[in-house]
Amino acid sequence: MRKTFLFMDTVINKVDAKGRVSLPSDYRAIVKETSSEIVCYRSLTSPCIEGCLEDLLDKLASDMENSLDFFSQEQDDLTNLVFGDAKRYPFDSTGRIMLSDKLLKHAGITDSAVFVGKGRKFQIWNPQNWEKEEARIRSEVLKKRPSLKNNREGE
Amino acid sequence: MRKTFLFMDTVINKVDAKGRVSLPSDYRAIVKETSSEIVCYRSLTSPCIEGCLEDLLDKLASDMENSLDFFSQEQDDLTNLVFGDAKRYPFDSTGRIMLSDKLLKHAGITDSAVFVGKGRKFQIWNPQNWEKEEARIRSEVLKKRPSLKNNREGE
DNA sequence: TTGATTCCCATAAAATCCCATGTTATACCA
DNA sequence: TGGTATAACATGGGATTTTATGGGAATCAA
Repeated sequence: MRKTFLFMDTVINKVDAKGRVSLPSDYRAIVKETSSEIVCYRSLTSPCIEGCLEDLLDKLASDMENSLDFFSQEQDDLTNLVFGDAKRYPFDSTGRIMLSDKLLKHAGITDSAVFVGKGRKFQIWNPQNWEKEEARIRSEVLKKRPSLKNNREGE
Repeated sequence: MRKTFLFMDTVINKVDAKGRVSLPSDYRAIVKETSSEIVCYRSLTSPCIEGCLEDLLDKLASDMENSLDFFSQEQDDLTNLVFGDAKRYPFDSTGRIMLSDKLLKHAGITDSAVFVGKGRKFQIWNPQNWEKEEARIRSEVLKKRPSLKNNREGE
């Protein structure tokens, strides 16, 4: 798997009447190294879509094979859910993918979508939901790292 | 990751009407070893922009993969925070990058920017803010090490 | 046929490239 | 050592390309 290619940044794109969304060009550039499609599935923990290169799921499958006790039964079940739900989404010459109703419904996405980089993965959110989620994460992180909070006082 | 290259020195450059800034040539020389882009993100602790090579974040991504579970909440939060905010900034043949509005706003940068070396990373500040920050850092250091202060008296 | 998906083209905005210029730093020579 | 030629750099502006997005025609499936 390529190492120096990470999904980054947060970009908002429109979902048109046909259900098409432009994949951010940075994301496309990563994918194009190997193919012209990404893999998406419903997040198990959040109301959002997750996406990645097929490579990543392949790595996950290998990890499961090679270290049986590395994953708990619970996580074993979770991976089953992921593989059962995942699907390839090719993008056309203009860089758009067409997300399924199942995914859009799960994320509550209608007319616009936010792409959030996560390194080897990325997520697609309903803009309002992402706004709330981002606020939650920031407060969560500050809670766990009070030293950070202190440094910011006075800004 | 290359070890013998560090971001150093403090240089001030103009930000033009299009939002372009010249990356200090010393910094470019470091990056050019491998690519022609840097990664920038909002500092978590200060009103400034932080920059580094993508290698550094890639290492972080790998560390997270190996130390945390694939599906853990903690990994989700951290990756969202870090990679959701970071972005690649390629520089053109004249060595300029175009910083996003989000970054410029966070650092309060309008028409000029100060690059401050920090070893593996560097920071970009609004000149006035950096002046204050540098003064704060110096007084902080003197407070904690009175012996230094005594030695320097008379200079 | 009907509904949906894919392909292709058009357009406006934004990002990028390229050339020109003044300035600073470096190299060279007397 | 001083002074000049040369190269490297920062910066401005215009031209070109990329990107996101809309809409229509062609293709496919039920």
